[in-house]
Amino acid sequence: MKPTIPKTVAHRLPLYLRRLESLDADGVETVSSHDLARSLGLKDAQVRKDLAYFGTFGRPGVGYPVRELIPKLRAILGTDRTWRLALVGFGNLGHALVSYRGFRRKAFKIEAVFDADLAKIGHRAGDLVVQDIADLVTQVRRLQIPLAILALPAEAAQAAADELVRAGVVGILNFAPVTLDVPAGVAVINVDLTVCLEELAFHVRMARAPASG
Amino acid sequence: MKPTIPKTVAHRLPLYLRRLESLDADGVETVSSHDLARSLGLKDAQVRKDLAYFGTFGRPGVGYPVRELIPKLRAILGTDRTWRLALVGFGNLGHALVSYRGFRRKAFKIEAVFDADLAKIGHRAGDLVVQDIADLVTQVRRLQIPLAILALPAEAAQAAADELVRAGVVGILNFAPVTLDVPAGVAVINVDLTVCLEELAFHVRMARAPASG
DNA sequence: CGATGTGAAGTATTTCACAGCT
DNA sequence: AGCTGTGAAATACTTCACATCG
Repeated sequence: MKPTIPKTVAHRLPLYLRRLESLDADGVETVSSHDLARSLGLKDAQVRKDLAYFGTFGRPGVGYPVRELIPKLRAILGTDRTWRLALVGFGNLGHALVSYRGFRRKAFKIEAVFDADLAKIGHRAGDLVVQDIADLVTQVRRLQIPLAILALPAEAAQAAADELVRAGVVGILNFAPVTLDVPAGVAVINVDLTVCLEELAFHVRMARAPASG
Repeated sequence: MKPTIPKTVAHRLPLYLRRLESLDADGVETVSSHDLARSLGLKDAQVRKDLAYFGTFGRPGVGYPVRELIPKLRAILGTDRTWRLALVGFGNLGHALVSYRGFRRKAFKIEAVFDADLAKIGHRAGDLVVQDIADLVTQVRRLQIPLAILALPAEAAQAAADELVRAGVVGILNFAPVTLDVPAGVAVINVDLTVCLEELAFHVRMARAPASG
């Protein structure tokens, strides 16, 4: 009944949600797979197929009901509840993340901040206080925090990831420029800014010299 | 002779480079596709095939020469020269990006910073000064800046992207939570922190309830 | 021998195209 | 008439497996 869901849909579902929320804010009541696809640079059949993995949401001849589909997508993504986060690393990026207003609809909330730098421990981070990374395991376990954002230098990242796993974290958003080694059952999403820029440079270079090496 | 390069290798090449640089720093002289793959969670044949799109770099029975492969990968990615960047948006994230030390080997260098907020214009951003976004087109065109980082709120992002394109920018790293509409020939890499967290939540949810909806 | 480079085989994902609902 | 949901076809990507080289 459920064919296995392609890994790529996990990335597109949030884009559908983002676009639907924008359409809803503009008062749009219904959207066709064709229009939704075009606004995201996709093909209509892909949108229909992606959504169809999870249920029947559209009406032939009409399209998808924007307002109704939003909570359904949230439920699919698991963002119909609040996910508490631990932030590990309070450098420039960590600082920006604490103040980031974009964690949509409060589905994500940073509940603890850690750093190894003694100069930072005890300082305010939004309405939190930066804690010693040595207390990470106890604190994260005590608060039962399920997700973490890792914003540490490369050298410190794997050790911190190990501790997060020991503390019971099941998902890590990793900004450190290393590939983390974690046990099966722990999800990792990697965001390396340099990797992104290198990828961009590569695409630009390809666009200008498609054939040569 | 050149079969078309899968889109996915554009993402893996920077990971190979990152790992090779780390191995080089540790004094490792040679690495096999098997070891390189395992450290990145890939299969050995994939590493070999990816690299083989661009040349013959390995030696049978030995592996890949770490020190020699690094500059070759840089040339492939186009990071054997410095890419100048414009940063558009000097909020929390923009601030972090200016101070980010991870733009490897200085292949990426922010050369101009823009914001629409009058309160920010004229302030120091690293060793630069925040300029009025109204001057974006003239300044970016004058300095011939090829790449941009867009770190603006969703509402302002498309308009800024249009101006960047008008100014001659050919690649955009987009942190704004919208899908940009740009002409063919302009590359875009998207990084939406909320999308990343939603993707993470989805994976965690799947891992715990693989079959149900 | 151990490890590469690579056709061929195997999967996964996307796109087509159309029956059927509104 | 317009648009969904979906098998079937097409394409893209990954993995296998092996001849070949150092």
